[in-house]
Amino acid sequence: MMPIRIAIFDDNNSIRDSIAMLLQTEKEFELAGSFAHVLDCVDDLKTCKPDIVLMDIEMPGMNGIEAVRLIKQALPDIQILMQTVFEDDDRVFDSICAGASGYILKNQLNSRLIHFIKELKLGGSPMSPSIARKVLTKMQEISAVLKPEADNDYKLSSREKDVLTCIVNGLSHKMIADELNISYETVRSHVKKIYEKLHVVSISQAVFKALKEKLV
Amino acid sequence: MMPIRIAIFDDNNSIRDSIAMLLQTEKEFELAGSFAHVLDCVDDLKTCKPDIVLMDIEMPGMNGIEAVRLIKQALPDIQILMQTVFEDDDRVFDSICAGASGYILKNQLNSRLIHFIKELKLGGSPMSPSIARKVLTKMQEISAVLKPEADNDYKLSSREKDVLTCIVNGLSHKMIADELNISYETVRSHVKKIYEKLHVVSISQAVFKALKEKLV
DNA sequence: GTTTCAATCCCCGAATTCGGGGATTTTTTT
DNA sequence: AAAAAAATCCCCGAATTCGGGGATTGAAAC
Repeated sequence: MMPIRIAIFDDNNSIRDSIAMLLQTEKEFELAGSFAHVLDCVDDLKTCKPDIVLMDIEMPGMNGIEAVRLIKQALPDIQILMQTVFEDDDRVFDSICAGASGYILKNQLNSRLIHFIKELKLGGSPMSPSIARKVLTKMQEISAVLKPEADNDYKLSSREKDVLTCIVNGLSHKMIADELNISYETVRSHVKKIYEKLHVVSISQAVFKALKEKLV
Repeated sequence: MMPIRIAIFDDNNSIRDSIAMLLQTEKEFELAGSFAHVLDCVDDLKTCKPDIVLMDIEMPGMNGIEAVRLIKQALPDIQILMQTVFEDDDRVFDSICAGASGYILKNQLNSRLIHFIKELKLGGSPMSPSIARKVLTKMQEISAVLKPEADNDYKLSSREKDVLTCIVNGLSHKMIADELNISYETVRSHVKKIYEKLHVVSISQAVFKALKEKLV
């Protein structure tokens, strides 16, 4: 059976060493490389040809997330497992979007790392429980803003929608009057009605609401 | 210690029974209810008050995904663990977007179900490995189509971004001055600089541009 | 057949926004 | 040390927006 070749990026020497030792306890694992920084990561990986990369985030020179991006661009078949102490939303999602296939926290890993690597190799995406929850929550948020947005009905008349569209596009009342061939005062009337219906009191609020709730 | 109360929705009687039996082997678990369909799920759950719901997808009358939506609307604190044989993308993502906090496949569950339920209760999101991979891949896809509007750099200073954010949120200059604890005239100065940098001449255009190009 | 509503137009006065100056202080860059 | 940029504050005058009235017409709803 082909061994699973693994490369490590972590600026902490003792962590790298202890991971290397841990990997040695599994005979199907093979340490392909161990690096303290990611400045030459693509070249490093082209040379050592691993199946899987363990990537820390905080490193001198370039951070691990940017490295993930570069690696997946150059070598898309390599699976990358983030392995870090950070669990703030930004770093988690940036890592995933950059192309990581798993994200585990460093604290409770030791015994489980072997299991996580195997899971990754089998097509899974190992994540620490709190990370997995963040990911699902994020997906729900995304779908909520991306999806329907049809429950709002402010009962704008068609003319009012015309006017609102012009407002959103940045036209002044005077320009709207010209655009729609009506008088300035008519535009004013429509605008007043729109504000009333949308429960806003200014152009900026109207534009924000119109865009946020896809009224135009 | 408070027991973990669990309700089961599955149209297959023998599966419900064997899950119930499995749960009994853990003394911290308590079966709150067991139902063959979801037609009255919200009422059922209001009565039996579980912490966690195990939800099958294929059921007579209403499917499990729609039930998840209703349950999360009415009882948002209940955590729902999908437990099904389906792993097609649509059902997986629909379930998650409907509000499920975990998604496990029925085949290899028996021994692990107890572990998954505990993980869910502790704030994790248990997923079968293949499901977790699908979720991450989906997130990467979404970010890929959502992203590529970052080529714009109007070089707004951080204070200008503060002001722009306030503007987008519908605050008047006077309110912004108050919010940021600076004088009205300072707000004016920032606004002028913002307009110059964004190449706009009015609030509406600024809000539109800020939202469209995700500057805030 | 009256009422309701959308669409059009008008006036006044107050508040807000905008453009075009200028100035000082602090921080950052060079 | 000098230059550039960021952040703060001020004034004037003009343009625009806003709130609160009102009015007319025509079409749709009751």
